[in-house]
Amino acid sequence: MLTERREQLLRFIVDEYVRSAQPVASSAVVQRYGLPVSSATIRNEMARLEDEGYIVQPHTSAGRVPSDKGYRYYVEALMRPQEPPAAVQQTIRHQFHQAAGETDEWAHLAAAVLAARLNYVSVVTAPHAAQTRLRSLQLVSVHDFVALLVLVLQETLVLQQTLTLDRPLSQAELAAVAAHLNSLYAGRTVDEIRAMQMEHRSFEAQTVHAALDLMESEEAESFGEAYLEGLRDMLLEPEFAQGDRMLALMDLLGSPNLDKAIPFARVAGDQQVTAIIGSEHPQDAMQQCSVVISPYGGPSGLRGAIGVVGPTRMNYSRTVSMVRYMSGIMEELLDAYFG
Amino acid sequence: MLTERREQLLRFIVDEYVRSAQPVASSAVVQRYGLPVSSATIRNEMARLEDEGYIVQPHTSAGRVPSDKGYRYYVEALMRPQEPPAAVQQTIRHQFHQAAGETDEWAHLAAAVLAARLNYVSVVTAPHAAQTRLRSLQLVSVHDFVALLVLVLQETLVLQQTLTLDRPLSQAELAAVAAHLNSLYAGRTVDEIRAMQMEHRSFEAQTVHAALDLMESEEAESFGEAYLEGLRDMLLEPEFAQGDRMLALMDLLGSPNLDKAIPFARVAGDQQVTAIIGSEHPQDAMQQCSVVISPYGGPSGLRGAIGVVGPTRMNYSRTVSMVRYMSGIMEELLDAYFG
DNA sequence: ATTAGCACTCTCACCTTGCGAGTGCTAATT
DNA sequence: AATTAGCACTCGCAAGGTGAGAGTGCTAAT
Repeated sequence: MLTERREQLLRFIVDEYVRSAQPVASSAVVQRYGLPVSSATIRNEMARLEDEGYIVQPHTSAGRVPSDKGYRYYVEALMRPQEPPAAVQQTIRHQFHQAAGETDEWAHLAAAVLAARLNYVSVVTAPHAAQTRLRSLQLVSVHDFVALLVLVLQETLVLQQTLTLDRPLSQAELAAVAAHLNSLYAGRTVDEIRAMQMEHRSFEAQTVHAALDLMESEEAESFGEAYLEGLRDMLLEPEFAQGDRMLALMDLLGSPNLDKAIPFARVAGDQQVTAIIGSEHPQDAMQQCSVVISPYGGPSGLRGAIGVVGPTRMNYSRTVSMVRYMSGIMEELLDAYFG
Repeated sequence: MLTERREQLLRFIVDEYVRSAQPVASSAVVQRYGLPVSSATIRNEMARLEDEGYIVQPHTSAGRVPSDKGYRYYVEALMRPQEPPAAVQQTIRHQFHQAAGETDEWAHLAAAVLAARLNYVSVVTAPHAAQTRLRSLQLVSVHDFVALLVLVLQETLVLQQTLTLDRPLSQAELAAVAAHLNSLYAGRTVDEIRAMQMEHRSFEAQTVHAALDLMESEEAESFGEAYLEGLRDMLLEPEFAQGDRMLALMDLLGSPNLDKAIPFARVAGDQQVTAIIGSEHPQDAMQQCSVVISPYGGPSGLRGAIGVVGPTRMNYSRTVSMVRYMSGIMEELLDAYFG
């Protein structure tokens, strides 16, 4: 455990370094925070903090910088995240008031708001259900040998796929097939539909097969569409000035690798906001970054995640409180529309 | 006009600079291309080319680099783009064979293929019609006071929007409304529907209004969904090593500004592949870049554009031929599915 | 336990210098 | 008139040197 004074000191160092991006000197602490001790005392205390691994010196004659362990201690014990000010909450709620109904829009908007408020990269995955339920399907004739299958799922999700036909079918015939299949399967899950083991003729069979495939591949996704915002602003932070750092990060944030950068799975269980700091991250490219992430969930099994990626030198307090707040907003919206 | 020999020399300089990204020295030209003249002769010719503005010297004791005027001359008069080799065509066609029917998928795939082959940024806009035609609409109950409106347009395009209801409506009631509206409006354009001036009751009116809004905002777009690929690889080119260059470019390629970077409009008319070289571009951030762009079009007014953004030091011949080829592929696909 | 004082270390910006690359010009050659 | 050998010249760049400034750790005094 740290003494009271060392805790204070660590807090100062973190706050100051987050603010200035410069190593923090002993004299700077004394001056800026008007302490009733001399810089030599601070130096002694800093030496102790360094022994215990909470701060490091980039080189002999530089100030101190928090280590990942220091940030971790700060996050666990020192910071006091507080709700965003009422005015900010007001503004944000107002922004969400516009975009009614489209879950993907919510996620997009949440990502945009987070990025704009924090100037870090934000990622928000749209609500996604582990199990989907068919609400209705529709078949639309595109031309003689091509039809469009539109699937509406319980979760306001619309999937589509074109079907190539063996023989020409009129819109009326297609509608009849759709009506028949709807009467059988509307409101059911993939498993339930499979369990019914209905026999179908050629085109009906094709349709059912395609529909089940679409639903299954939707369920197979471990999270919904991910919206990423704020890449540009974060690349202005000094730690990403070198080109290769940026590239490594961009690779990782590209959609195919996104869950490596932001382990949605790791936080699926509990409802807490979690921070992953620098070297705690398995990925090499993320050693200079921290991730603050929170799951959110609503009725009917809809779940998603809200994450922020920034430099380890991020404002954890502000970030955690914003992520927590946005996660609350998403849950409210889901409740209001599906509850 | 340039003499035969100066043309040759310009060609060499462009080719060599594209290859090496280093200013081309007189001796390098002689050596690499085994000319029967001395470097002094080349120097004299280079001086003339420089007088006329086709090449420039980055500094006194450096080799020569093509100017934008030089690239322009190269593109107009010197390069001979040829079709991609049969093996490549084979591979590409095979890739497209998988993704049947989804026009957005085609565009996405085309962008990916271009980026992978050229290592520049590619942008492909999905086919988009200036005038849309309703194929059918469907109303699906989400719960008592919320319904989902799904619009299928002629162009295999599916739009959706949630509607908030004044009073609860059952799925059966919604279906009846949808059937009625389909019988009236299926196959018609926005203008035709407006011209009919039908009177509707409250919820029908709401639905028609929402549908027309959706169709109109779709038509108001000047191009379809844009797929952008290959940003990462292009940022490896030496001209983008400085961080701020990258940022300026990323800003411009972000969706809200995309048509500033790539003037889709400018090439809407003719069917040619067009190059916009460095300073020919109005945008400051694009002065170091060239754009190769081609429109493509299909039946029923579907149009889109294929573009590549690279450094002015790009391989114009290879780029033009690939863009031309991909544009052909897109037209073929459109013909096959909508022709 | 705190602190004044001081020597020490390290970085950074700046300058100098020498080298290599490549040119332009001149005078000789074909 | 076109070509070319030869050479002086310019410029960028990397390597090495230097001084100032920042900030520390240590020691000895309080």
